[in-house]
Amino acid sequence: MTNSSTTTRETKITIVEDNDVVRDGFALLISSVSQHRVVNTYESCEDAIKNLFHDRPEIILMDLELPGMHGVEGIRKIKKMLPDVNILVISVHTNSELVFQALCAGASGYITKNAGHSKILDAITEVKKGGAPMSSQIARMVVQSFQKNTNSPLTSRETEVLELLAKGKSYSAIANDLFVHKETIKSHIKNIYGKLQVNSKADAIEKAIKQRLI
Amino acid sequence: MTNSSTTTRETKITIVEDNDVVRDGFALLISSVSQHRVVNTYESCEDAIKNLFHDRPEIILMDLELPGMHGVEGIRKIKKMLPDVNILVISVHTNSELVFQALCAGASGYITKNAGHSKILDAITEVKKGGAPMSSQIARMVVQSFQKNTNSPLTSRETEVLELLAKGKSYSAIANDLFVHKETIKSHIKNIYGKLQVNSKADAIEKAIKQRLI
DNA sequence: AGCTAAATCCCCCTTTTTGGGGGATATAAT
DNA sequence: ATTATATCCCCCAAAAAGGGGGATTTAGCT
Repeated sequence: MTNSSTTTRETKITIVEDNDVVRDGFALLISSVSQHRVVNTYESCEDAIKNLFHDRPEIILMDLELPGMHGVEGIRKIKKMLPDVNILVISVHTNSELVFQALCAGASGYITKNAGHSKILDAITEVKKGGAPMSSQIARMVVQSFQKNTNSPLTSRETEVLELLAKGKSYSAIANDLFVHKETIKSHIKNIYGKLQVNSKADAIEKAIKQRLI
Repeated sequence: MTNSSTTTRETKITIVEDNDVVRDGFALLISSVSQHRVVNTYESCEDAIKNLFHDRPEIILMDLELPGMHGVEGIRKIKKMLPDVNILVISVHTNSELVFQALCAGASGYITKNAGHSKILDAITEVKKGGAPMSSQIARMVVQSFQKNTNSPLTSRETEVLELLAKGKSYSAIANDLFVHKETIKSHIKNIYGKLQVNSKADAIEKAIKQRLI
């Protein structure tokens, strides 16, 4: 078939999902929209990667728990090969570690599997127009990851100092940045270590990040 | 009026927006939904904060460009006073710096002002059920902030080393973590500095973060 | 087979940084 | 009046960082 240049082109989609029923269900659902075309479906990342340059999908629906290569690793590999592909994770997991790993690996969205059919179609539309569809719970986790602990034991100045320390700066560099004497910074850091009950930079940074103080 | 305990309670909402027309428009729009109640509207953060404990809103719609206190600072102050309030930013700005500042300050969502009325009502519903509604562009920015540069000049080992260095660890601590000799780490770091054209830890970390290598 | 990139380890050296100890002072908030 | 916060000062020893010069091994590619 030949389309004129003004005709809206179909969006090529592949699916990576090991459960046959779920996979076929997704394929059927997506194919019901005329603008979408499911060019292939796979049971594993390995298979999807084999045909990646042949399929050249614009969107990939992907499960994370897969036989063989884990989905997160699959995302990493696929994005390396086709940097512009939009990978939409469809997973049962709302475990924060996994969610962030998937996003860091290059996912463009994350939908929980309990989402209805319409949510999945909405997500495809959303990702096509440059968005990053996420289920409520996921979006909230992502946004919260930006937010600091409101009950920090540290003063604002101490927090400021710790932030600069976490950027790898030396006491003297921090002093320069804050227009105070190096000894002042030393003093702040002593207090920070006391409050966090640590006695080294690395421990302080680790604890501060874990407690979202910085 | 008295509601029985089983009746769905109204959601109390306040609005902080300096433009009279926009503010009244929002108020009218939101009041059209029976489950929502606009308890007050304000032209500035200062005014909103004055009545915060009296209003006790569950959701605040907030503009960022405001006379007096800036919206970001307002978010910070309000969240300190009422940590459980959900602040929904409604702003024309899609400037990444401002978006992240607002989210870091404690916003639960970020909708661009060109969004239609239904999008705003949807966002309120979404935030009520624990989500973090964001306009497409914003969500994409947020998700991209998790993703690293795919064309890093560093090898994976070097990246690994730099990540640990950025956590404030010493050469020997890194060597311990990676089960190699301290001199190996030194060697990697020399190479990293060469590739990034820097000659100190702080510069390397700064450059690596700016280029999203870590 | 030859080349290259990557990762590993070794020595030299000096300067800087860190962490722990002991303080003091001024200001602002409660 | 007391406390918290921020500022600055000294001493000291150990650790770390940075720069210079190497070497070896492995894996991948041509």
